[in-house]
Amino acid sequence: MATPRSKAGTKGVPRHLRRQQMLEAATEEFGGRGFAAASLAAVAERVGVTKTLLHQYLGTKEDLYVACLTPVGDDLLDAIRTAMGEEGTTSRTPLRVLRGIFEALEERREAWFVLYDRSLPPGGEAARAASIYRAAIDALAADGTTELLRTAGSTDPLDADALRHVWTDLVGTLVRWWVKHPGETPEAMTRRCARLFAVAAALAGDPVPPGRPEDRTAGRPGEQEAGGAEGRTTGTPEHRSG
Amino acid sequence: MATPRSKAGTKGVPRHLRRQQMLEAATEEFGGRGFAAASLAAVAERVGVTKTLLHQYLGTKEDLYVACLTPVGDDLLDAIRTAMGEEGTTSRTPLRVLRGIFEALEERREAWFVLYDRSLPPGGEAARAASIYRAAIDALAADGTTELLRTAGSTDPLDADALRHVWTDLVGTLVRWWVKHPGETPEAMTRRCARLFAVAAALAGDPVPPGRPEDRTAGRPGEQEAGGAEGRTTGTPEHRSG
DNA sequence: TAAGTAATTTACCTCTTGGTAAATTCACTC
DNA sequence: GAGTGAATTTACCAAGAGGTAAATTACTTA
Repeated sequence: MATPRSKAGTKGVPRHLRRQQMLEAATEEFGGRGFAAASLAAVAERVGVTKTLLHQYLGTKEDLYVACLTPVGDDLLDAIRTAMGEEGTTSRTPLRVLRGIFEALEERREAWFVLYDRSLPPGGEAARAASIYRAAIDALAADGTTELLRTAGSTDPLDADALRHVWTDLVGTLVRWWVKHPGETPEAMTRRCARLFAVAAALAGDPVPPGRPEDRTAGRPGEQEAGGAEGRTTGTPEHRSG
Repeated sequence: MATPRSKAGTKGVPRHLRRQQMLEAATEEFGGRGFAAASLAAVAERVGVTKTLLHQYLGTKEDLYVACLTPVGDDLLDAIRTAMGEEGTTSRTPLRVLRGIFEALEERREAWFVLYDRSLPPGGEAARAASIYRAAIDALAADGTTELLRTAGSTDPLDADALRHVWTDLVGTLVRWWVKHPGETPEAMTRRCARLFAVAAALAGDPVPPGRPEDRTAGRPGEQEAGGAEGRTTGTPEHRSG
C-alpha cells in the first residue's frame, strides 16, 4: 500500500469534511479574485481534488458561490446587528460595528469581498442572493448614516445615500488593508480605525487652532457656492489636456 | 447604393477618428467591468466594428488597456498636482484635489477605474503601466495623509499607510457614486463631499459634550492591550452556520 | 477605367473554462 | 472473496475569448 497504482478512487476523506474544505477554498478564491476571475480549477487544486468532484459536491459555479456566501452573510449580519444593538454612545457605534465585522471575518478575511463582489453575472442566482444580504446590511448602514446626518444637521437624501456608500466601501477598504497585514488582530484593527477616524475629523474640522469658526463652510446642504468663502470658486483650471 | 451587397470594406471613417472611438469605448468597458471581465468583442460592438479591426488599430488587449490608461493617468496626475500646488488652507487640499479629479473625469467618469483596476494580469505590461501611475498618485496622496497625520499628532507609519489606502479608495467610492448620478456636476460633487467630510468629523468628534477624556482609548499607536480593558474580547459568537 | 491604397470583414485557430458521463479505486461487509 | 456503496478521476464537450491571415469593399487618382 505504499504507492497506489492510480489516483482514482477514494482518498478516505468523508464527504462533509471535503465539502467544508471546498467551501473554504472557494471562499478564498472568490473573495480574492472576484467571481468572474475565480477559476473552479483553481479552487479544486487548492483542495487537492478534481474540478469534477467540486461540481458533484456543490453544483454549478453560481451554486458554489451561494454556498460560500450564505454563512458569511449570516455571520456578518449577526455581528452587525449585535454591534448596533449594544448600548453605549451612538457615536461609537461605527467602531463597534467595525469590531464586530473584524471578529466575524477573523479566520476568513477575504470573505467580505464575496459578499461585495462586483463581478457577479447580473440576473443570476448569485447576484440575487448577494443583493439580499447586501440590502439587509445596507438597511442597517442606512440607519446609522441617516442618524449621523441628522445629528450633523443635514437632511439631503442624496447625501445620505452617498454617505452609506462611503461607509460600506470604507469597510471594504479597511478589510482589504487588513488582509495585507495578517498580523493585526481585530482589536488592533479597531483601535487603528479609531485613530483614523480621529484624523478624519481633523480633515474636516480644520487643524487651524480653535477660535476661528469663520471659514467652516461645510455643514449645510443645498445652495451655497463651493469654495465660495474665498470669493472665487477656483473654477475649472484648464479643463482637459489630451 | 441603397443596401450594399456585403458589409466588408470601408465605412468612410478615418483612421484616427475610429481609433478615438475605440479608445473611448474601451475606456468605458474597462472602467465599467474591469480588465478581466471586459470583452474585446463587446468593445468592438460598441464602436460598431469588428474585433479584428480593434486588434489592427490598437494591438493586443493589454496594448489597448495601456492606450486607454495613458491619457487618463496623465490628466489625473496633472489635475492632482495642480490641486495640491494651489495656495490656500492645507485643510482644504483634499477638497481641491477632489474637485480636480472630478473635473478631469467629467466626460469619462468610469476612467478612474481603469487606473485602479484590480483585475490586471500580474506581470504584464498593463499592470506595470498602471502601477507606475498609481505610484505617482500614491506618492502625492502619501504627502497629504502624512501631513494630516502629523497635524493630528500621530506618527505610526502603518496608520499612514492605511490612511492613504482609505483616501484612495474613498475617491473611488465617490466616483462610483457619481457614475450612478450622472446629473451631478463636478462642482456639486465637490460641495457634497465637503458636507460629507463635515459629517465624518462628527463621526469621530464625539457628539458627547466635552469634558470626558476618560475613555478615549485610541490616539496612541503600538503596544497597549486590545479590548483587554473589558476583560474579554467578545470572541467568535458561534463560529459558523453551514 | 485600371491601379493603388485605406478601411473593414470573413473565416479560422487555439486556449481556457464551465460542465457532464462514464469509469475506477477503495473500504467494508456477508 | 464477491458485492455494494462512497469517493474520486479520466476523458470529453461546447462556448467564449483573444488573436491572425487573407480576402473584400470603396474611395481616390492618374
